[in-house]
Amino acid sequence: MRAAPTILHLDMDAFYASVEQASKPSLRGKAVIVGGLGPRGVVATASYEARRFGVHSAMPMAQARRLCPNGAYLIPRFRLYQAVSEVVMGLLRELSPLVEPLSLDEAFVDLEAGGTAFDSKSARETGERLRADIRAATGLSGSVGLAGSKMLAKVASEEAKPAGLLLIEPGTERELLAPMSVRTLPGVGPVTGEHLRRAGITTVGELAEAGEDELVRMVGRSHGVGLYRMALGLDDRPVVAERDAKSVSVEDTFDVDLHDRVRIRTEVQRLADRCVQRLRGSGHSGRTIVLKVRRYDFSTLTRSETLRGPTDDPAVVREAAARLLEGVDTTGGVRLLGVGVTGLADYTQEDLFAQSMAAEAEAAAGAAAEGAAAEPHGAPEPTGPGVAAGPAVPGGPAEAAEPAGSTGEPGPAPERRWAAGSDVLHAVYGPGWVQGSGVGRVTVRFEQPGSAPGRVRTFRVEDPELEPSDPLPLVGQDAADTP
DNA sequence: TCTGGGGTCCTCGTGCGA
DNA sequence: TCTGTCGCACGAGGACCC
Repeated sequence: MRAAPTILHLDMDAFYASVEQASKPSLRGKAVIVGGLGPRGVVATASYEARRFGVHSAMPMAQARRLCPNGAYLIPRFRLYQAVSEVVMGLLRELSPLVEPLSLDEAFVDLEAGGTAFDSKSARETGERLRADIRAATGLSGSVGLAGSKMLAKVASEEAKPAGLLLIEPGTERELLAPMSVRTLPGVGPVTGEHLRRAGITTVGELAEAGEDELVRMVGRSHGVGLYRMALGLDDRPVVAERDAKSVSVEDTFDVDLHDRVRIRTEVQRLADRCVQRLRGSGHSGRTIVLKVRRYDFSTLTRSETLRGPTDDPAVVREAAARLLEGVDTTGGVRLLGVGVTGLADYTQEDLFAQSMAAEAEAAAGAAAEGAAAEPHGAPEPTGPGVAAGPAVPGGPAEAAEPAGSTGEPGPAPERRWAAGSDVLHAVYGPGWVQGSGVGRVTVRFEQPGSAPGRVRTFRVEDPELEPSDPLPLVGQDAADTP
């Protein structure tokens, strides 16, 4: 095992909620809950102020509102979080070439590989400097864990939260872990935790005492061996800088269950198109098409089909998804539909060749669709009210989707929608954000990251002086170089 | 007014060819 | 020729993570 504690785990504190507080001065020190605002939304992140009311991630939004009725409820703005995340990841890459991002707000860094730390003292100094740099660059706080392995570094950052740093000295691992709950260990969720509890195992120390054979018997070979090693503090997984994606998928939960088979088919087609867009965006093609259906009773089933070769052809994915749907009983209603592609390959000339061969084989069909292989990434076909359409709701697919029961009604111009939390610019009052909207009115708070808490004003939703806008940088230093 | 979305990994059953 | 077995690919489901 590695001697020096030079694996660093960074975990940004309540990331989405903290970004919102940084960008909206009036929310600082207040309960902020970010998540889906629809009837079936769940909490993505709650600020520490909201956590005091018992609100936590993955909780149904309705329950959160009951617990914390005066909190600020906002939709996630992933583009902003992504931008902030890139700044943070950039700071990590200055420490080492071996940076393994786990999500927008979490990453491992191998400090030794970067030559930035070689013992406890230098590791701690590097960690403290990183926390200061992150605060200077973003205004946000992160927690740092330092240890000789990934597992221990992650445990350390969890213990250090919020806004702290913990270094686990080599040799103290087992002693530190022993009294902790088994749920502390990565890979032990509610099911395994309950399984172990029924066997009288609730702490990591008891896990180690149980022995490998017993754990293998209880939770299976792979999991049992891994669990036992972790209980002993052993973990030799390296920090891996680049991991290839293995699948791409999209899914939608509907505000009300769908019963109409025609509508269900239409939604599956739309999801297939969105999935292919993402697939192409990532530079991949894939071989196995997966349909996911969550029924009215929350039971979930998947159906998959493996093609002869990889594809990124929307028509092929649409057809496969439609075939899979035919084998699924949807009576009773469905609450979620999803389409995914796995068995990914890099999008190469070979694939293009395979596709054109397939197209030739199907020439009997007659259609001279020669554009299929070379279709531009733009939007050659109507993809519905999708990603880029609604400027006011970046990253809020559930809100933006508005599935629109029937297809393409002409009707009057649609009323402008203002999602809570989204950025706006008023011709007179300047930048602000939507605090709420309804009955033809939208309420805007005029403030920005560097300003004092701002005033609130209400406008008609169609007020021509009010425009959706891009988020402002959290730290005002480079207002000049934003596009 | 229960339970999102996008992933990874593992296990188990089955069918098939060597 | 029959049977057992091994490895592999595939399909489905489930646990877990952020």
